[in-house]
Amino acid sequence: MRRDIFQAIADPTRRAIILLIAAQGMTPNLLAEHFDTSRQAISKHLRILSECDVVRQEPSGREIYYQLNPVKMEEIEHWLAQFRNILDQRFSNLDNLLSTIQNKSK
Amino acid sequence: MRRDIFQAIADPTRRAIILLIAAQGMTPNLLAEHFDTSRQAISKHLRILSECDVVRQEPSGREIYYQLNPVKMEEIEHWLAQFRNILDQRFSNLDNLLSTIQNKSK
DNA sequence: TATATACGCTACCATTCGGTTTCGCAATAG
DNA sequence: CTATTGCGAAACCGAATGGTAGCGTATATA
Repeated sequence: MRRDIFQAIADPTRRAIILLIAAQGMTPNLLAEHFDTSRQAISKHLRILSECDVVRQEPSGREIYYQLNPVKMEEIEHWLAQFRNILDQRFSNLDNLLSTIQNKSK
Repeated sequence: MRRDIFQAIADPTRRAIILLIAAQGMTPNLLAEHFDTSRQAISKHLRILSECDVVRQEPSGREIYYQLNPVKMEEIEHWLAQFRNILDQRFSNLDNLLSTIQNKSK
């Protein structure tokens, strides 16, 4: 079973859950009110988010508040940074090539 | 069929393909050499990436070079910015709360 | 012209996904 | 104590996923 943040944010419902929980910790029932799907479906998404450690449980009586773990989101930023580095490097190589051509034409 | 960038980057092979193509446009056969999977599997990933407009085809004789469309990647950045905004807002509200408490204690 | 290569497309397969329904358990309310 | 509420877990279903194998076509090469 693949289970990383990229798989966690692949589903639009889970992305919405992340944004909602980022604003404030919420219970599954509270979350389900924001979507036109069942509480169980939301619970399943929360389980996936928990397995990815994107979200943490905080029991309070018979309710469970789900809180965001912002650290996990950095893995996305990390991959994007990798991506941007490659692009930057490519462009700087292009610059080198261009200046080489300029030098030759002199 | 769901088809957006978040679904495109959900698969680790596709993430690797994106990074490889970001560095340099490549043909399916060339790409397949970097993985221990078949050319057909890579072609399928490329089709998904094409449908998401993350990647563009550039025919050259009987070869097809796949080039990256960097613009599409900004959608990820956009969602992350949304996420960061919510977190920032939450913290500034906390600041407001704290200063309110301070004022009351005065 | 005959052959080899690069590729997309379709058919097929096992697995996973997102969802619903049902159930059982613990905590609260009456 | 009994009824209700909040929740996770399991069984099940249709659809999508990632992969393979084989076919057809266009380009390049002998």
